[in-house]
Amino acid sequence: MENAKNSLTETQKKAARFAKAMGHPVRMYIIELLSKQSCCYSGDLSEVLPIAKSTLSQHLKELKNSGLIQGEIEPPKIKYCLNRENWKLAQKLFKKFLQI
Amino acid sequence: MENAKNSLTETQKKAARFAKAMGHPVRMYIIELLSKQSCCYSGDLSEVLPIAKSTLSQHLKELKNSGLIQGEIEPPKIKYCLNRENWKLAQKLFKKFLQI
DNA sequence: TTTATTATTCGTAATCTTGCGAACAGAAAA
DNA sequence: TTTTCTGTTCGCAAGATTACGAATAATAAA
Repeated sequence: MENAKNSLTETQKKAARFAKAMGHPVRMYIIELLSKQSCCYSGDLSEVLPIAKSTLSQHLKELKNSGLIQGEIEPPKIKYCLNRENWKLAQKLFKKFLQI
Repeated sequence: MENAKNSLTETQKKAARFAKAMGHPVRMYIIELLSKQSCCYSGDLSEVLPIAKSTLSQHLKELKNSGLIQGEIEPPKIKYCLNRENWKLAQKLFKKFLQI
């Protein structure tokens, strides 16, 4: 007999993962910026955001772990961009869940 | 002199608040359900979701606090629906941030 | 080689989240 | 009145998140 409580789909889990990553004002700021200007550096963000650099790094890491962004080493800086593939997936999933 | 670090807009904060509320598979499930069938009861969810009733109540409370859903007393049950006004706002904000 | 630049990771603390079962509350039914 | 039904709130524990400054790493510049 199947357990009746296998209700949560992978799609819901994936969408929730993206939503969680966007669930902080700083990370929403970064996401919005990257959706507009293609890439940025941690230093650019640090100048503008009211948090310590180490905290910013943690938020960038969180966004990387969710798959929404990626970092490319460009010594001595790191260039951050949206992960285009996952970005498209996020758009698709949010369209679905928000019925946009 | 203005502090240069007033970078986080109310819009970003509001969008992050909605995203955070959707940032759990169970809550995403509820949101998806309500976007399709207009309303539901806690008991309906409890039969399907693999969590304790008290935990479900907490998730419903979280969604209520975010403004995405609302509960209407219909003794002895409580009928949950999307909060249409905030739902529209969420759609608008996610369109903006995800460039959908 | 030494110094400067950029950004991460480490260590720590405070707070928030998620989960459960038990206890409780309100209304309806017996 | 007592019981039943539905769902919340309480109390607690484990773990995740957010934040900071200090220490570290990697490369470029002097």
